Amino acid sequence: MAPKVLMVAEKPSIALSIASVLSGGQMSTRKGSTDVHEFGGVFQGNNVLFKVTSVIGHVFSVDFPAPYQDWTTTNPLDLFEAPIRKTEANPKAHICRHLSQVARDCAHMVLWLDCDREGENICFEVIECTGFHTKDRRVYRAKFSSVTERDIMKAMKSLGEPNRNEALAVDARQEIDLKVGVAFTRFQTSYFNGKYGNLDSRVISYGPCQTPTLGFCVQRYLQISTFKPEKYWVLHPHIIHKGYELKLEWDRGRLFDSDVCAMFQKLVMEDGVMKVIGISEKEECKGRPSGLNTVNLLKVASSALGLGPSLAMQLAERLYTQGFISYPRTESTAYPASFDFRGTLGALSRHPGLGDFAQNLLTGGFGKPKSGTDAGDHPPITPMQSATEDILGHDAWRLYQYVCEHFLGTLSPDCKYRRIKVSFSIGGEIFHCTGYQVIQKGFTSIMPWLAVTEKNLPQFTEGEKIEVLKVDMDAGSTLPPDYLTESELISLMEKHGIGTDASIPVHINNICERNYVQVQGGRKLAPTALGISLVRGYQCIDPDLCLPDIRSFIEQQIGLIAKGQADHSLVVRHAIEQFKRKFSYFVKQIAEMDALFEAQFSPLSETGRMLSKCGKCSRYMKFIASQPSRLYCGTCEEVYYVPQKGAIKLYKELICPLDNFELLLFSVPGPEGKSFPFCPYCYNSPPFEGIDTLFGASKAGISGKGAGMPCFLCPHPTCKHSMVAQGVCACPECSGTLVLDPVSAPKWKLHCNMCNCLVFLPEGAHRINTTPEQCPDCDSTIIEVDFNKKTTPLADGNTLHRGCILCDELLHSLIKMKYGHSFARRGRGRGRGRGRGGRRGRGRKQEDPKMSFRDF
DNA sequence: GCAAGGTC
Repeated sequence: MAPKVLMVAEKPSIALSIASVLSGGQMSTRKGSTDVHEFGGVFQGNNVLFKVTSVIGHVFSVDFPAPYQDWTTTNPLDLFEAPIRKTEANPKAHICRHLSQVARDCAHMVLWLDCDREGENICFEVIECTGFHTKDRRVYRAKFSSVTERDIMKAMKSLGEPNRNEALAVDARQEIDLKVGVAFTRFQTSYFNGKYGNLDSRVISYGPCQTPTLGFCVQRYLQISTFKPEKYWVLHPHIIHKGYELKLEWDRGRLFDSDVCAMFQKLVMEDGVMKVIGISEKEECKGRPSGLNTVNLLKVASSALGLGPSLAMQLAERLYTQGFISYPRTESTAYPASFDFRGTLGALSRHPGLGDFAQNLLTGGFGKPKSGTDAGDHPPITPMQSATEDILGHDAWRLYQYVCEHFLGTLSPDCKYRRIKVSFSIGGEIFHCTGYQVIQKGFTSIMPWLAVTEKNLPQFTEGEKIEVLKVDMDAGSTLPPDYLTESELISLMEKHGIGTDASIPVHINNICERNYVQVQGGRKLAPTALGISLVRGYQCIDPDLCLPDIRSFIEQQIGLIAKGQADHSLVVRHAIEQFKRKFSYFVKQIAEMDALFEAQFSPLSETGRMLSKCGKCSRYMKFIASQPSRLYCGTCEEVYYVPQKGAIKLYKELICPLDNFELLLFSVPGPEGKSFPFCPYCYNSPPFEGIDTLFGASKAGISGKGAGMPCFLCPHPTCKHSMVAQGVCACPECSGTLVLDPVSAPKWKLHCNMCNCLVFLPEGAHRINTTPEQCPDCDSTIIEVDFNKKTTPLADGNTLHRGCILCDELLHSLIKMKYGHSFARRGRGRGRGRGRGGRRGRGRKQEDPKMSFRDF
């Protein structure tokens, strides 16, 4: 049998392109975590079977081991020395398993990851997963600058080896970013959220990219707030010449002394006659754009289309996967030599609005685009096919339109215009006026917002004398700059190397979501009191922390590793040591930042309203509604987080039997909302070991301390609010349990404690409750329904009915299911509780055919 | 509940 060669690309689309080129389209494709394309071919003179597959970006990401995940027991300072481990970046995709399976029978491997540092790092992740460590199975690295037939073939002929130093540089960056970011974030969050009640952000985060990003916004804010306006005066003579009334500009510009300006005005008025002293005419050129890269797309999206970077990227991503535009994440503005301009123009000639323009370029000929820069990643962003607004939807359409217009602009001529400047002398002062005549619109006819505005001037001749109509002395005042626009921020980030094309939108999103800045009209970024206090605090304690240099420092350090000039572990140790020192100093000086917070925010003790009793001291605790909502016990000085994004109220003054805290009720409004009781103490410190790993509490719609334990996850055997008591039957969709929502009357429902499966019970019942009994057939909890007298379905006007919702025909006929669809498909082998140390709820016997939910 | 970087 022919030996097999495995090829791995960074994303499925590249794997497909490579396989298509190398197989000439003759390949078979099978599904897996990612597709695997197979075909025969020749590799190093031998007949082989090629298998081409891909990862989906990084396979692994770094994190701290479990003991360091606990905020309360880990000192952030210890994180700098903590070990780190790699976990699968996307566990559900099972990429590692996929790679190991595909690689099993392969003799060689060729790595087609993107040709940048991250790609080099992913190479070694792939080697790790495939077990291609041994010398007898060789690993090759393909170096390609575009996914074109020519480049792919060229790369195949000059295979090299993956560069370990470049990969190690990325490992170093990951470790430094993780340790620095997490240590500062945990410290700040615990310190400030444990002290103030109205900070309005769940996390007071720090990061070497997000914080300098915020720094830019606050810097501009500080310029504005310290700005002192100055009065100025300026002279504007008016003349009428050959029927044109013209307002002339003063060569002196603005004067900051009104007396001096008035003196000049007097001089000019006394003279009264302008003499034309010079006429210059110059042909000028406004250059057509070069190819569109991500950063420029994001800037235009924000400044001209009003679409934020995050949304713009989502739209672009969708346009890309639907085949309307090319890959939207690229730094390059230069088209590859092989770019098929005619093909793209041909596709665009069917475009409803731009088709004629494209057609004209095709038939009338088009120029060579500007050279631009080739970052060696992907070609510039271009349209791939024609579309209509109906297909794309409004915002995606506007973004797509811009991509089309920009593309057509790059193939159009430059804009040429004539600039005419006429200078005048009067009373010893020089004034001028400027006219513009467009000679050739060029690309501005397809990008009209960049057009040169024409301004006609009458004919002047040198030496000509013209009477002055009037001389205005206009007063004005210097203006502060405006808030930083998103577009300006993107430019600054790019200039200082903060983030990448893919991560810039994420960082901007972060500082908005954490409530450090707010986006105003015109997509201007106004820092909040929180954002300002943070940056001013850093500026007091250690200005480096919010300057872009912090990123450059890391980049420079890991650059040494990439170039093989320094040892990975020495560099990491050195950088971590430096940051650890900065961290210790920051902690020591936190009072300086705190002074700024004290002036802006209210302490916990003054915030919130009394809500429920603490189980430790029996005093009332305060509920702080602002994000992150939490309870504060003033006596114990303890903070208890509660589920977020819903209403919190006292639950019938019931008490948790485990710790004596009063139970609270969390509810999300709406017909599909759910409500559930929880104990503040259990929610923050689940008393049963492993509860946070067993159940995806976050998936159950509880954010905040995602690992919390509401009563519906509690295995308490006798408490009537626990899952054991309120659980009705196994979830048909997942391994969770359907629990009764105790306050859902009159639209009674069950909801799953793990997924979003909902089951609506008979409507309009007075009362529905669980009973301690179980169904003899299926082990589900028997429920008791007290129907409404008027609408009861029972004979003789009876209202009380007990039964199993699965086996009792009446009850079963009255229930409806939502968000459950795949029960017929799924095996039922994972009834909750089995093999997990005891029963955690009610369920049905596996072999019973009635257990199927397919009748729902 | 944390970073930044890939990609979906």
